[in-house]
Amino acid sequence: MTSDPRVAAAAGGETTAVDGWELVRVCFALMANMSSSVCMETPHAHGHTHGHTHNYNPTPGRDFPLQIDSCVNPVLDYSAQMERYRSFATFYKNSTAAAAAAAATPFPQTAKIARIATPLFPSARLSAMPPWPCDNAMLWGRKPTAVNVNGPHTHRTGMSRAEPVNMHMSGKHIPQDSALPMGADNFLSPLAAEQCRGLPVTGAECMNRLKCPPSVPPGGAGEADRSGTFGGMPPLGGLSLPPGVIVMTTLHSGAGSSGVTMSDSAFQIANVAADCQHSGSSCSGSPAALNGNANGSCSSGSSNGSGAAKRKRKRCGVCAPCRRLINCGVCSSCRNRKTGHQICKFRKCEELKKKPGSTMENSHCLLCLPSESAIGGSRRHLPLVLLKNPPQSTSSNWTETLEELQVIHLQSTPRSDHMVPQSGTLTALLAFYPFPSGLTVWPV
DNA sequence: CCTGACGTTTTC
DNA sequence: GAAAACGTCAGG
Ligand SMILES: [Zn+2]
Ligand SMILES: [Zn+2]
Repeated sequence: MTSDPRVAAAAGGETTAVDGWELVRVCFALMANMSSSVCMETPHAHGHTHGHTHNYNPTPGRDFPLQIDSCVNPVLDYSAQMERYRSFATFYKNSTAAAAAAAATPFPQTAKIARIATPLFPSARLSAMPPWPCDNAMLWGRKPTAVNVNGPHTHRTGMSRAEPVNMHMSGKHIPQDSALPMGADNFLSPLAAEQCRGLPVTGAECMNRLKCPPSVPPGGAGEADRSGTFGGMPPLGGLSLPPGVIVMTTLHSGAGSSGVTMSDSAFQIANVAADCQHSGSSCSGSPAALNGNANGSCSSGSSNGSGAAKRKRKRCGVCAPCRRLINCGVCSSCRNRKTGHQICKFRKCEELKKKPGSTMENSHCLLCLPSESAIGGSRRHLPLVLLKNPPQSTSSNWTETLEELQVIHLQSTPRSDHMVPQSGTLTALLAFYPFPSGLTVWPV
């Protein structure tokens, strides 16, 4: 309901290139139903925070399924959401203050994908229990050199396919149906076992371990490798985050770093998590499995022994053939439509022409849910919350502005050049799960 | 039920 | 070896 000019301004969609991101994932759960539009909410329009969202269609001629109704879904009680939000905001404030006193470590700028040895949550050192039940965390960051996060597939091609960044708002909302409940009640609730499973953390580290069986089979190579990769990342200077929160901050350091790597790591997160959501209890559909690296991060749970059900690839939707709308009618595929089972040769996606496995779908997308990055999918992404005051260091009292967030539901691929502050200071992103939809948006 | 992605087999 | 044909089946 509000057409807050600020929002409009923020939604202007300007983008600025940034060096990279740092991403922190804490007991990450999946967004079951994020859709792909860009949706912003502003905080100061209590009660009816909805309003202006805009949508855009990156691919002309194609429509993306709905982005309706959710981002600002009245269903969710604003106050309740805000309350929850505040609860951890307060927690932050207090805990970070203490932590800051102890060490004013700058936010790690030399991010490497790292496993956080110590929980991000200050509970350990502050002897205060965090308001949320799960304390495992992962730090993901861009790193200059290749980090083989996921075993074999290190090379993904087409990393940054140029895709238009359209951040305009529309009056539509994102549907919040819910395969996964993500209402207010779930905001800070413990993750379900299924949700935990498949996360790149071992069950032992998850505070939900009672519900979450160890996901690492003894000797599981995938997990082991992954864990090994995450060594030595300082715990965010003592900052802690509630479960399901992703922090993405731009790293201004590495001038020459390649964007590719970060995409990789972020990609991992998003997909691993999303994968779990997708397959419920099994990991059959995981990207890892898709690439032959079958067990990804899922537990032995209910995988159907042999094999990874392969997920069908989807056309990219942006290449020339994909943009073609009509069949030529004369090519062999067209002529043999009934028996050939192939799309018109002139419409065959360039990506799909490549050998399966040679490219990773969504590789360019940081937070896209797996199988949804391509046309035809719902293109749901994790929601992102932009912070005015990024947790650059423990000494910053960034939590005080926790309410000043910009919540964005991306429709397009979130890359590092998205979600960039138009003016200055904004350098962090938070992605929450479940998304506190009552949260208002504060334009940057 | 239809489209079309994909793997295998057959044909050229 | 490349293209076509075909069987299978995921997704919608
Ligand atoms: Zn054709
Ligand atoms: Zn294409």
